[in-house]
Amino acid sequence: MTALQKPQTTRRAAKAVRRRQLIEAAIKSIAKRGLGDTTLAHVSKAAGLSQGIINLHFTNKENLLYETLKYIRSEYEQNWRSALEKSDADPASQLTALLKADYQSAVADVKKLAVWFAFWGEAKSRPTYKKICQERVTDYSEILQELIVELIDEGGYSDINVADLAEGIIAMADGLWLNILISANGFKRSDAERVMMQYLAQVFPEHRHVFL
Amino acid sequence: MTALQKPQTTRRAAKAVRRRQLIEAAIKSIAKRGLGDTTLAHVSKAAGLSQGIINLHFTNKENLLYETLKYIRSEYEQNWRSALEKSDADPASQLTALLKADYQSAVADVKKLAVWFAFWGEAKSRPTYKKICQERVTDYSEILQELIVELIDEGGYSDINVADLAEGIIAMADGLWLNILISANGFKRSDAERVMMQYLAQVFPEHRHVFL
DNA sequence: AAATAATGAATGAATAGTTATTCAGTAACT
DNA sequence: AGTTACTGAATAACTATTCATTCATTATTT
Repeated sequence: MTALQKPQTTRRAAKAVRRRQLIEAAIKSIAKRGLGDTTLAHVSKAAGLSQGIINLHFTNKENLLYETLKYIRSEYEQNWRSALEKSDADPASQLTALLKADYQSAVADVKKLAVWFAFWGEAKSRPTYKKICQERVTDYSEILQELIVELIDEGGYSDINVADLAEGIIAMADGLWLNILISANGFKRSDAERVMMQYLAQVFPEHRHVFL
Repeated sequence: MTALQKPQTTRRAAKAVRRRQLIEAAIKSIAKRGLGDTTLAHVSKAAGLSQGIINLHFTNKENLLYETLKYIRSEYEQNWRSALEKSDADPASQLTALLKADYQSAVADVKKLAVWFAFWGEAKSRPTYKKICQERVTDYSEILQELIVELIDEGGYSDINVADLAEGIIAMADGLWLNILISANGFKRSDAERVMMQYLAQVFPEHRHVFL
């Protein structure tokens, strides 16, 4: 909307820009040192800024971390929504797009995954974190179930419990993230995608050609 | 200052017993407060012991946490090995036993799950943690693959990539743990088990009756 | 157009609070 | 008496937060 932009000076960057800069520094630090060893000094230094800067923009550390979690959650959602838009409209293609989105570089990058797991590890004791973590999958799950229903209709499949299958798919998707994060034998995003597609092909054999 | 002394049996516990007591207090604290907010004061107090006790038995905090991780890893392995022993010898029953073991109360209890996720969150930045997390699944994965091979043989299944299927199953197993830990709608161990069994029934339809 | 005031962004040294670790001392057991 | 197990106050290091101050930009006045 606004035409006039005056960055460069570093000091006069717009608030939103600075906040994002700090959030990204936080992500880096969490991936590098873990959530427990991430200090405000580390984050502000990584951002090339001064000691007090985080309190200025986020009031306190807790809030920076909270906003960081919200940031990757929002990024995650945007990613799969845009993948759905770009894909063909038939349910099998939509399903493929939705699940492959989880392994695109923007969201399944090791730094981001480290952040997700860090917050999952704290979620039990922090209701605020827990809520965001739950919200990550609400819309995703709903759409996934709709697609499964359409696919069952199209392929005449039987013996499928939609809700359970959706839970299973999402569980596998998350578990594959863990594998990317931790695996000893260089498990990559492309490997995760392949495993997931094989699963879908097994559950929906009539649509095998779309998945593989 | 010197108050009434507690019974001798408390103080003179064998080293191994005291260590386990402290590890269990650590698990409790991690589940309650998260790894980041777990302090030595909290853990020793939860164990009903004094401030310096952890340094006495584990040298330092880092080591206590490391031993805690090794403890739940070992417990995890014992649990599935003993489940295999108790089960029938045919591959489908063995597979069922192996996977259901992941949702038995001893290992899939929310406190233990919180600990796993806490360490997974730190694994990227701590090679020592990472190694233990990897080791959790090495033997498990090997046996799982053997069972899959036997089952394919028995049921005459085709189009199954053994290694990929094993990765997928393990991923789903871990992802269901996350669901137990975090889910908004009270997802329980029994739900996880059901979802997993439905998956197996879909992949190995000839053995459906064993899984469901 | 120049001078001056006001504003908002950022700094970084100082503070207050927390926490891991040490160790001199105490108690129990052999 | 000698040894082992434990205690808990003291210490030293670390870290989140504050705030007086600096500095560039924008607004207002001359």
